Amino acid sequence: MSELEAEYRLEYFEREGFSRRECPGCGDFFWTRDDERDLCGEPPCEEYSFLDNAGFEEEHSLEEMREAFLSFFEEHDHERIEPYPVAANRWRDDVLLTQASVYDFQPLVTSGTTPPPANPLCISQPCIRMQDIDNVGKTGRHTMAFEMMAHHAFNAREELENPDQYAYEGEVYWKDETVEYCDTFFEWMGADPEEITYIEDPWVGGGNAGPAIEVIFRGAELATLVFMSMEQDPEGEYELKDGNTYSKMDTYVVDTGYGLERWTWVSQGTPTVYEAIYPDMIAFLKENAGLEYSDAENDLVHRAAKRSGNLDVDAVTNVQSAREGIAADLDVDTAELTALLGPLEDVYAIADHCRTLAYMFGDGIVPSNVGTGYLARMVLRRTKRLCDTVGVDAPLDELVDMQAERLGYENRDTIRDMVRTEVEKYRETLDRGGRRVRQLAEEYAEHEKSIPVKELLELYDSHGIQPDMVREIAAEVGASVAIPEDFYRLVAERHADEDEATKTGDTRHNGPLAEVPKTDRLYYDDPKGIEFEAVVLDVLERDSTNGTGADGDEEYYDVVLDQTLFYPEGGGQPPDHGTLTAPDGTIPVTDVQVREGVVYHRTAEDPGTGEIVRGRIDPARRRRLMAHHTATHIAIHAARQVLGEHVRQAGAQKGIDRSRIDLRHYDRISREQVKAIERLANEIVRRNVPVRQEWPDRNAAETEHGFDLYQGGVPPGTDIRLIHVAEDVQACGGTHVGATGDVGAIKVLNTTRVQDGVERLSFAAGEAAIDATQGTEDALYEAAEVLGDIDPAEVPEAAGRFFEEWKARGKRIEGLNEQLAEARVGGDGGEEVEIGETVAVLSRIDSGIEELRATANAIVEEGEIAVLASAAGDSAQFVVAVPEDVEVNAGAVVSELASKVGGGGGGPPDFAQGGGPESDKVDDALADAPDVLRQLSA
RNA sequence: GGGCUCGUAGAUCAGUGGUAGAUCACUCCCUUGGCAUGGGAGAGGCCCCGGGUUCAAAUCCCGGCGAGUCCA
Repeated sequence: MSELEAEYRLEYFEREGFSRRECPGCGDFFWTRDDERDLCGEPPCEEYSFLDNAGFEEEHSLEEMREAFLSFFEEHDHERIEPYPVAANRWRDDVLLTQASVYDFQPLVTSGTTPPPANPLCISQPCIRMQDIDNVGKTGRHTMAFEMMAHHAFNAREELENPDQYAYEGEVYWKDETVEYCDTFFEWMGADPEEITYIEDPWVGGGNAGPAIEVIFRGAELATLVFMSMEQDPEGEYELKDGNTYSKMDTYVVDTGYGLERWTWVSQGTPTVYEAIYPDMIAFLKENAGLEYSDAENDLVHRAAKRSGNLDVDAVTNVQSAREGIAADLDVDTAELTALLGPLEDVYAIADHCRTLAYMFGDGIVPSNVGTGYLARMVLRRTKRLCDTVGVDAPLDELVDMQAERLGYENRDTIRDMVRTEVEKYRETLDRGGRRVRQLAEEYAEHEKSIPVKELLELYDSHGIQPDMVREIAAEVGASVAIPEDFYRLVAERHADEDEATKTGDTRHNGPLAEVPKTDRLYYDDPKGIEFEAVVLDVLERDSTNGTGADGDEEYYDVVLDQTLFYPEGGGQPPDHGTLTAPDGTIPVTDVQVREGVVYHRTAEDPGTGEIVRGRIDPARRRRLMAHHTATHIAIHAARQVLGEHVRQAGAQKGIDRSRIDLRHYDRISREQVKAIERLANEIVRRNVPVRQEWPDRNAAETEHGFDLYQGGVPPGTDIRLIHVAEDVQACGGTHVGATGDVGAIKVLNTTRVQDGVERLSFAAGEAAIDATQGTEDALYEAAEVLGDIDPAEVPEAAGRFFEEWKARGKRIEGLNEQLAEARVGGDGGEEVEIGETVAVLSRIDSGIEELRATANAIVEEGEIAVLASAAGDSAQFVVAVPEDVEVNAGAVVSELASKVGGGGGGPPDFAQGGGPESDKVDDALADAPDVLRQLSA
């Protein structure tokens, strides 16, 4: 079966007397020392055999186990490195959460672009796997949060022509040593080597592949040893299980994974993994929820837990049927077993989810409706529901804090604050949802219909209301509801046609590239320089036909120089503009881009390849950009001081007149906070501290400053550029002023919520700050002038007074209208015509519709029909009102009259209005009114 | 990043193109020794903002702002 059979014939296996066998249960090949062994050892071929029968010499807690692993590998020449955040999107954009230790090194290290922090290294990396969420608590072995202990080695082929192209050289160790380390570690822990099996299980994922080995001990998969060494290649010689062909890579990586929780569990032999890893928290939760068990019940729970662990739950999608199976095995009633196990499973899940939340919030994830923030929100809400179901009444922020404390996070106050805010938001959503469902349910109950699936879908999709909640509330008001089995599939269907709108992407500058050396960039060493000389290495002609014309048919040139002071667009900073002066004349540069280290200057003319040109950048534009860029760093720093250390940049755009930064924060930024940020930022400006740049080794920089360096993304390479602005340090490629005083001033213009959990702070720096301030002042002065040339400081008060007065006048006009209307009825305000037994008053009152209506009402009060017309304004208006017991349809009358002025109208039979554009025909229409009335009353 | 839903009195919400409503809260009066309560009257609305369609827009269309929610 294994295409890579030869890859597994290790010297180590040979030397240690292993033999290769085929498992009669699953057909997999495996290696063992035990001559008697037939089966591979992995469920479902075999059952767990460590429960109540711990597999190692000593019991270990989670912390002890982690320390045992790391110190073992340290003693064996590995360097221990600190774990990365669980929010993997902080250094890569293809995934949201860290799901394995190797994620830390993808893609820059595994591809050989960037050196690893140590080689070889060992680590215990916190991971979160959302896909296991439904199994947590139920199977006894799934956790959403876990630590993957690992030892990694990064190798490059030794026979390469150009070994310099990779950030590491030669082979550290490969398959034999890896298996030996693993084997030795087992022995060191006190495991019986005869019980270990190594199953051949080639690994494929994310375009890479390689041989891999699952390490099984007493029925549990305790480690996976992956030998990442191939990449997808249509010409490749290896065809693997995904049907694609692969070939060997120049770099090859030892990627191992040892589940910390599993190892801890096996060392203790408890019925479930949860009891091994969270004994304190589970005890607390049981107590808090008032769960107590008799000895007999405890015994049953114990036996059931063992069965759950033995089940191959991955294949069992229906928990109910799984439980029936267990109940039958234990010879108890399914319902009884459910009642007994349900609360326990919830408690297990709560403990696990709280750890997940502690990781997420501790690593700076902010709840949101997008990205990792959304995942955190989902987990939090689910956890809250579990707490409510099982009757845990301790506040959620306290539960999360228990885990945060255990995990050693320092930002525990912020974490609690975020959890509290989120719980409150959830409560509001539930309140809102509850009201909505109740109303809907009452409506359907009244008509004795059941709530249709369409409503359920809308309630969930648009309002976040779980179908279960609908059923509960519906039951209260006596409405029926049928929840389809495939509810969530139907939800997915609603979203099915969304993917069509895929983005077109930036097509700029992806024409052919110049084959020249990387451009020497002078602006780092000479940030104030505005003039330079350079040689034109190449000129590429661009137009829309070769895919480079973002601006339609425009033709232009991309000029490549040997060196440049022009800053190309990057890191949210727009490009410099300026000129190139060749012997033939001066050419404006309107855009500057960089690709693969080569800077392209866009011009309208060809300066001529080989010419020496004089470049000059627009100093005013550059000065403003530099001020804004430095101001951005200052603003982020100030925002973190005011709002908290969790604040992180979610995007930024620098500009000439204003810049903006998007900040992750769990609440709206108040006016007071804006002021505090502004004050703090300007304080840094006034201190006039130098802005320093340095190019340290990236791993040294990370060790010293942590991941907060990468506010604007992770740059590749061995050395990275750091910018120090006062106490703030960021990895940054942009241009900066020499000292903070050069920024001049920072003015926050406004804040907007760009997503839930992301606040956009717009601000202006330097000259632009003055411009902006003057702009708002102008607006204020103008308003003061309009309000009667008052003191600008009195604008708010005056505006308030005017507004109140305006409202009062509106009311007064309304009242006067009514009086006027009554007065009109008393006077000889119009022509009176008899229509049957009723009198109709016909009158032209050239005024607003409000007045017409009031008058009509007054006439109707007298028991008469009102037909009122107006030609005030640009159009003709009619109002017709009819007393209650008179058989005339006002709507029909208005419709007829309005048609005579080229319009239309209508309304209820007792009161209608209409009109038309031909206002000069109003009198004619009114003259015809008696006939119309007679006709329509007949 | 995308989809969907919602912005109307202090609060909760009705109002599907034709005179802006209900309930609670609020003010006053009556009932009562007082309270719970009951009866009556009243006040309170740039119907989120800006355009468009229309004789007429809270209502339909477009844009913006604000809020909620689901998915990746």
